[in-house]
Formats: sequence, C-alpha cells, structure tokens
Amino acid sequence: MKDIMENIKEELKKSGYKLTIQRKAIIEVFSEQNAVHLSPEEIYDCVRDKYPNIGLATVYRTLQLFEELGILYKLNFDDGCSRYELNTGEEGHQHHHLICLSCGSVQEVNIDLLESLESEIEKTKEFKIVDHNLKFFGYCKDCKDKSQ
Amino acid sequence: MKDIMENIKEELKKSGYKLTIQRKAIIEVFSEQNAVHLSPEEIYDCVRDKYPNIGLATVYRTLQLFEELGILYKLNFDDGCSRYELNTGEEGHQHHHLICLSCGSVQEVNIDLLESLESEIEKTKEFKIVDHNLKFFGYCKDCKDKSQ
DNA sequence: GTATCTGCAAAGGTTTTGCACTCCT
DNA sequence: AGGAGTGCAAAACCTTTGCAGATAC
Repeated sequence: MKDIMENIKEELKKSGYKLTIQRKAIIEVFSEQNAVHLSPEEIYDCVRDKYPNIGLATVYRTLQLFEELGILYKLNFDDGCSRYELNTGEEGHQHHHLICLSCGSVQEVNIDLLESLESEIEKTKEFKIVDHNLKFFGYCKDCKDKSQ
Repeated sequence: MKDIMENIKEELKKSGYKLTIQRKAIIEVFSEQNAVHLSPEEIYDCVRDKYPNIGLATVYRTLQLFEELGILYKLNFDDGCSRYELNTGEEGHQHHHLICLSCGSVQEVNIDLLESLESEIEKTKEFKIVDHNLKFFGYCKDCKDKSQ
C-alpha cells in the first residue's frame, strides 16, 4: 500500500503533476475497496466519507489523468457510466470479464490464450497490438441455478 | 437487399411491430453505406437525405428496437457515442475489431480462436457464454509507416 | 378502426469546462 | 512566489421520455 502510493507519486512527479490529498484519497479507495469496477459516482461517494469537500469534477479529472498515466484502467460495461480498476502493472492487462446478461454481475477470469491470435493478427493485418479487451456475455452460476 | 427487408419485416411482425418508412430507411442506410460502424448521429444525417422530416428520437428508438431483435449489433469504441452494425446472422458475432490508438480507425478481423477459451471458462467458472466481444488496441499499418 | 409509431420539445444522466480561490513544492 | 489543482456552477454531451397527431395493417 505504501509502495503503491510511492510509485504513483513518482509517476506523477515524472510528468510534472502533484500528489494531492484528493488524488491520494482516490487511490486509497481503490486499494481498500473490494468492489473492483468502480464508477466515478461510486468513487465520489467513497471519497466523501473521508474528505466531504471533494468535488465530483475533481474525481473526473483525476480519473482521466490516472488513466492517461496508466495508473487506472478504464472499462466499459455498457451500464451508463465508465468504470475504472487499478492497473496491476502486468503487461497487456491480462484478464477478461464475464458479464451476466441476467443479473448484470461482472466477474474476472485470468486465463490468457490470446498470444497466438495476436501474433497472427500482427502478421496478416500489419497491425501492432499493444493491448486488448475481451468480454464474455452469458449467464452466471447463480442465474443459471435460479432459472432451473 | 429485398431479401434482407423481407426478413426484417417478418422479424418485426413476429413480435408485433410494424415496418414503417423510417425503419425501412434506416435499414437501407446500413445496406448502402460502406462505413460499417455508424453512430446514431451519422445514421440520422444519412436518413435525412431521403426523409428530411425524421426525428433523431426515432433513430434512437429504432436502433434500440433493432438491437433487441438482433437485427443490429451495438458496438462501443469509447469515442463518445454508441455505434451499430448489421448483424450478419452468423452465430456468435464472429469478428473482432482493431482500433488504432493513433488515428482512431477501426478495422475488422474474422479470425476466431476463442472456442477453446470459451469451453474452458464454461467449465471452470460455471458461466454459460452466449456471446463475446474482443477488441485489440494498437497501431495500424499507415500510422506505423508514418512514424518511421 | 385501433394500436403502434412518429416528431417535437423537454427532461434526464453523465462528463466537461470556466473561473476565482487554494494549495503543494 | 507561482504554477498546478480544486470546488462550484454552468454548459455540453448523448440519450430517453411525454404527448398530441399521424400511420401501418
């Protein structure tokens, strides 16, 4: 946790930005929260528990900055808002999402078998791949069980 | 083309909807346009060439309806609006998108190697998969060439 | 004929922006 | 001290909704 904060402070300083209380607080929310895919509004609510004066605009500006710096990863689950998760730093953001069409829950999978597909695309399409984003839609265990 | 329209008319009637001039016009835009990933605004502009009185709300309502019926497929390239393409009817929507981080262009790939990954997930996660969505981010041939 | 559909305008929700003030270094 | 960062409110988006009038079947 201390380490994460130090790394981010370095990252910010390198690009000429400052580590303010607000930015620190937003990072803390991601570290403490077990909900992984947080929306700006959710982050805003969590941060206000500790720093009631923070503005929603600051949250948006911080999220945008952190995404540019690669500190956060922006996700889109088509639920009317963007969502963010901490970038673990592993190359290529190697995990995918399973989205339940019935209850809307999102779980993660860590299997990665895209290397061969990527190298094929790089060859045939002459497209240099730096990242990917894979979502599966279907029905989670709970919803399958309920419908029986 | 005639066939497409007949099929859609059937599809609509089956669910108690009517094939209006506006709905027909929107389908025609998708059939005639070579741009594959159209936004509501772009569709609105195209349709107005022929039917200047159509309202933007009608476009949105039609796109929503067609997506529910599986006639269109909704895409998200994080460019501030949703985009749509004709659903070719092939199972599982078997094509992926290559999004250029430099120029924003989007091209399609038709390779599909996700079957084994899907069956592994279905087994280990007990999640019934019905569709997937795979995007690759990187640099297209043109942008790679220019940067050299 | 009647339920569905449309166009318009207004409302809704998320995200961005302008500006004066504050704060970090 | 000085630029970067903040909070507030207003604006800018895209998208949805209510309603009276029009239309497909």
